[in-house]
Amino acid sequence: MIETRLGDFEEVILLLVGILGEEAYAFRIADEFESQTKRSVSIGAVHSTLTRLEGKGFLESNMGSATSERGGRRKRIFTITAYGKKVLQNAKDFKVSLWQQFPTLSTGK
Amino acid sequence: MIETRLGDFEEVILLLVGILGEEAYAFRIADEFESQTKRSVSIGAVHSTLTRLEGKGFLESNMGSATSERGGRRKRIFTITAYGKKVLQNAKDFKVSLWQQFPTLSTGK
DNA sequence: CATTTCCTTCTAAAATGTAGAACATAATAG
DNA sequence: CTATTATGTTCTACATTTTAGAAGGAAATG
Repeated sequence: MIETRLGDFEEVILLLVGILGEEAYAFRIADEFESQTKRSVSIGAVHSTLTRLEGKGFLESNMGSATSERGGRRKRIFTITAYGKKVLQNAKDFKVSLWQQFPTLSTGK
Repeated sequence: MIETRLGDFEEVILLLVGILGEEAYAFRIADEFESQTKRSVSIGAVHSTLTRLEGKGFLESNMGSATSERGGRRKRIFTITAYGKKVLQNAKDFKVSLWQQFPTLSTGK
């Protein structure tokens, strides 16, 4: 059974890491968040969340290849762990179950 | 456009109010939360969340009928506002959209 | 090697989430 | 009528998440 709590923003970030794959590093994630949400986030918000998710075992990370094409600091690339996926799946199942019980919302978009 | 933030726990409580209808008062909601989640909550957690949700305009409340059948204090019954429903719908649409973009999760349960 | 660009780490504060004690009210036994 | 019991709410306090932005690190290039 899964115990660990997953905040709302945390869930979205976790999902974005899954969606972005190789491109899952803080700056890119923040961009993606803004484009999908139409809401702005600070880079700090994304970073602290990523760090927390890694601490909980939902994510892993490693620094991008030493030979970057472009200048600038190396990227830290994040990947979802199997555990992270499980947590995401659980959260999804729970939400879906609640929505089904709420008539007005049950109609799929 | 909807601006206000909706936390994770807040969303679940809001949903439970919708699901419980006439029965949506703190004690009952806490019970329902526990039975659906298998996780325990304190009554205080539920109350402060309900109050916050009401402050944001997602919920309304009024004291239950003066003539209660059983002893005890009167219940405060909560109802979702149209605005609350809209927020819920938005949150749902966003989540569904993210899930669809994450292959591994897209398979409905 | 100074500058630009790209990205992370650190610091701090506001909002949410959580628990439990204290308090209020109604029914009813005696 | 008042002590007791059952049912709920309010209040107090603190932990965790969420959020912003400043500070700093590293690679490319003129």
